[in-house]
Amino acid sequence: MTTRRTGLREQKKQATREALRAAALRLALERGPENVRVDDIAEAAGVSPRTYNNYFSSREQAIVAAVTGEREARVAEAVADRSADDGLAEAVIEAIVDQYTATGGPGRDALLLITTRPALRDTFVDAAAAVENPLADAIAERLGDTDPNTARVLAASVAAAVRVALEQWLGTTTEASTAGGLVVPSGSLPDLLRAALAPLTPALDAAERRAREGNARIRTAPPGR
Amino acid sequence: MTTRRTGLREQKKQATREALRAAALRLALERGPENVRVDDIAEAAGVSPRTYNNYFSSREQAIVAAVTGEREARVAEAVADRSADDGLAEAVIEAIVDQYTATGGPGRDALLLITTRPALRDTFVDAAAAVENPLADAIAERLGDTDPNTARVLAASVAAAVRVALEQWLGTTTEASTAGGLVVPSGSLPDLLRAALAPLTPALDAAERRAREGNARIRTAPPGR
DNA sequence: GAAGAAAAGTGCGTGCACGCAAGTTTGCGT
DNA sequence: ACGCAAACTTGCGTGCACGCACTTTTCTTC
Repeated sequence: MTTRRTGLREQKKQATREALRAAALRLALERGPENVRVDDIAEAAGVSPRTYNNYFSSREQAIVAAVTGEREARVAEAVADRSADDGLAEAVIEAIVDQYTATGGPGRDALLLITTRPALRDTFVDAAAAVENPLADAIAERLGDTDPNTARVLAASVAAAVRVALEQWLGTTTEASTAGGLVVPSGSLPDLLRAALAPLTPALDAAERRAREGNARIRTAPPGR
Repeated sequence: MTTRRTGLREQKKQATREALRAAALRLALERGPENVRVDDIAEAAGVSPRTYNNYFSSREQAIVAAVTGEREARVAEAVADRSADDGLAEAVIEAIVDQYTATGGPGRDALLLITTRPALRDTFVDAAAAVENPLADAIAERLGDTDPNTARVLAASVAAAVRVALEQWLGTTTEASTAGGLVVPSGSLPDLLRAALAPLTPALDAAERRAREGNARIRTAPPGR
């Protein structure tokens, strides 16, 4: 009942997905992303080109996925784990910071490659949006079943904040970098993430408080009046 | 100093952009979006196909843009106008609701068309992201120059909330519609928008309060300690 | 364990996005 | 007024995303 739908099917699927990721990253590092055609990736992974984009809907996705991995799921998991002890805001922030600082292991040079080419930067930033659904589930569970929409909105906001932090980190301010005045050049990613997420703390905490009151009112006693 | 960079140039640009929008919408309504090729739109607007996607990067964008118009800019403007009287959260929410309820005039049937075809629905929802930049500027101005990042994050969160509301409105819950249990089928768009934006109220108000304190501390008197 | 259903992989064709390198229009300086 | 520079447009070529129909593989059921 874990995650497998039928067993061998899912296994093979993940295998080819992983093969495509690996092949895409390897070829991109060898020749540079510009000189990698979809057919090459497919051939290197031993599948048809048509199969390739049954898995990825853009060439960049495959390369970026090799680095981002299953980060989204791990963020949600981390939130669920922390959920008992401290506040929702803190749990979410720390979970995200943890998962984004643990990026290093496999590909330092891969990250360099991604941050260099604009196309890859963009899809790397967009990949952050993938946390929304798992995170929404995690938050919803923590808030109880009261209003799942709040959880969705909060998760979406968190994802948006992460995107902003990544854009700043990569200097993709969309022409604003020279406009106003002094902007901190880069800063460390963890700091940027915390700074971007900080403004959402009131919303997260307020939602948690409302949820607690709502649950308490339901579970323990009817309202005073 | 208004918006024109050089005068005649910009004028012509907006003209062809508008021509493309109109042509795209008209053809889509006549034949259905499936039977409209990019070449047709370009021809109808009297420009080269290549020029067409100097303006729009996907066929759907042109059609959707004919309906969404310049909504983003108007939202930002509305926020700026309201900014004096009431709270930031209220100003933002009302500005958005206003602009999204004022959609009706030109194309009732166009909206029907958009909400029907999945591809158009998606780009319609994505179009909401365009409010982020103008809204960020508007919020930043209202918060004073303290930390423009907060403004960006808040604007991005608002955009995300709007997206969630639109997804719900269109029933694009990504397979979740049948999962949990009873979900409100549609509801009125204004209500959905307010509901989606409500969880962000604490964050908006907190940012405004912080900004006021910060500005007061700077403008009137040095801090007590 | 064999037949049938479901799902993943494949080949093909079509329309499209976009880089590049012209050609053409607009605006500005003198 | 004239010519130069920048902006916009255009044609062309290349890869690519994706729908569709079909084959192959895996799962289920009797």
